Amino acid sequence: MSEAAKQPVQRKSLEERDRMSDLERLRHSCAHIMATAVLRLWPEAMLDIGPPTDEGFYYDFELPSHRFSPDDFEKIEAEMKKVIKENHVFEKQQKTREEARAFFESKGQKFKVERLADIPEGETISFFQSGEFTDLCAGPHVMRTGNVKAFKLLRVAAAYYRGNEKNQQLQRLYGTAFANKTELEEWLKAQEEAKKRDHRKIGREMELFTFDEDVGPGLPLWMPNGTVLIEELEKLAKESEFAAGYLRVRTPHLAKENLYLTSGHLPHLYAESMFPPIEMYEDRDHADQPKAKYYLKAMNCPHHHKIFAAVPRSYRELPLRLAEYGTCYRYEQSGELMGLMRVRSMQMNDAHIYCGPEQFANEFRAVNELYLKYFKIFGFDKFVMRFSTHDPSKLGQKFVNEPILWKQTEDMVRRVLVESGINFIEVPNEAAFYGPKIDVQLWSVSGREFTIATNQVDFAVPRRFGLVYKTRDNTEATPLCIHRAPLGTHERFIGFLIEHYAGRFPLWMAPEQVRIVPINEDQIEYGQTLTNNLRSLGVRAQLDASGDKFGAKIRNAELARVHTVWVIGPKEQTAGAVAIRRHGAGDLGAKPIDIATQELLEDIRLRR
RNA sequence: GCCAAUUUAGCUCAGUGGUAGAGCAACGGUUUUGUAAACCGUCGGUCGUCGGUUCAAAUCCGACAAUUGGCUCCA
Repeated sequence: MSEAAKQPVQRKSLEERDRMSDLERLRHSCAHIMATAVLRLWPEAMLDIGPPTDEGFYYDFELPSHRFSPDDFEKIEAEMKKVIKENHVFEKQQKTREEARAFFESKGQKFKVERLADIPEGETISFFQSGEFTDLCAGPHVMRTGNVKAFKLLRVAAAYYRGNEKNQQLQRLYGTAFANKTELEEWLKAQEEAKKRDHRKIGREMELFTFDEDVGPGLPLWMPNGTVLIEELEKLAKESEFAAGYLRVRTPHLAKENLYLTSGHLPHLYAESMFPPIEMYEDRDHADQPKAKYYLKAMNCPHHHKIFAAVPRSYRELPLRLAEYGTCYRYEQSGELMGLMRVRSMQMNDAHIYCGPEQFANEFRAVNELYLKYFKIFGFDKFVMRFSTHDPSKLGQKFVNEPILWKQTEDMVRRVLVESGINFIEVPNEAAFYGPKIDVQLWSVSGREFTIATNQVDFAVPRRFGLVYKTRDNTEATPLCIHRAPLGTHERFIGFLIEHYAGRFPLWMAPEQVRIVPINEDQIEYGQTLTNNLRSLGVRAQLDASGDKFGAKIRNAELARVHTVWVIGPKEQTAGAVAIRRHGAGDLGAKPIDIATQELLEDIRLRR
């Protein structure tokens, strides 16, 4: 689902409405048609709103007497077709506020009455009527219901009134509409194609990861092939971070309650997102003592802060960059779990950079460059950087009360972003409690938006932990902290990589880099020698010594998405060569073994 | 957590009241093959779990679990 559909719907200005595309117009009109049909079938339905989305449209209903299910689609669609065939004109009307209220009150449409109040004083209150259906609506619409040529209902979902969990749930019907049947069918086909790239499907096919009911929901088990991906990513991260002056640390998976009381995550802020504590007597012989509470860590920062605090720090040590691929556990709500994209145990490409204010801009710039370096390696081009800032009116509530630091750091971050020419959008009021942040947003093949990486400034928690360093003039100062995770978590990042590459990983990451396929039995021994040589050079090579027919071996290698196949027959053996075949690219001809090997090693070294 | 749907062999799926089936995979044998499927045979399921209705349940009902699509939330 698109971001537009996920966000609580903002009222569009009249100018924005004028710019509404033909497709949005069509879809919005189709939403009216759907509401018309629903009211014919269930006259007692209460209507909320029905806007267009990136994918189609929806309409929210309150209908306690009936639960919508996909079985209703046929009936509703049939009724919609009737409305379309009746070819009603979408007729714009204006009412005064009082007339509008009276109109909806007479029909008992309570949500519409409430929505009326959202329209600013002075703005025209417009209605659209098509047939017997009249809706509060600023438009625009297509001319007639008959203009809707191709539509389909997609799914039924619950949605909280005004997007607020505390409000009642309404029933939402999603649908889509296109200019013609061909475009609708193409879109449906594209949806089917996208499903083939779904990381859950490819993960099963390639034996990358699995979930098991006995282990628990959201707790992935990494199989050997998936573990290769993890270890290659970690190699990349460790090399890059080492070169950038990071120091590696390691911290336990749990900690006592007090750590999170200090950080402020407990007792309230983050308690719901953490697994409930393990409670135990520190001394089994003294059960009269209070029990100690241990929490699985949901983030690594507090542990890293304690490492900072472990020895007296000097300005000479700053910036101090502590890095760890830390494993965290978050008790995500069961309905939010989704394959590898949303899990309960995750390994984070985490690091905390402690620095002085004069070092901040450089550190922040270097972190950004690291992001861009990674995204270039993976060929990510459709990401959006979201710069979340604070709302000064909420200082001391939603945001830590440090007006000067907020302004300073936000200005610095903005300057770095502008100077480095990064495309970013600024989102007010979305910052973390302790500072501004940058999230990198990507879309999964199913169209869902996720944060793939994050980069946050923290000027509150170091103070809570009493972190200080000695400055040049022998005073004590609290460091700023940059919290960064450019490769996000293994789980989500690899989920994206699987979909991004559709399982066809570049050589350096490929779980099986080379498969050696002998044409007949006589080459098996030779193939074994080649395999052993490659493995001694660190190449993930396998020999296909099966009794399959040659064509079947090729097919199996293709289906397994093996990156490179070396075919060896009598000709190659005699010539000291291999015939190279690349996944998806077919037969690339023969090369001498030395050259073929060198090329492999070079591509791996350069992460191609 | 909430709403809806789904759950049958390792995978993809048939089977809507009369005690389970296909293709692929796996395993055994025969075959030794030049760039996407050789042939024969064998194994494999208390139909998600527990309970209920019934002479009889994969099939009907209920609870629970997991998964999926949304909502809320988030790396």
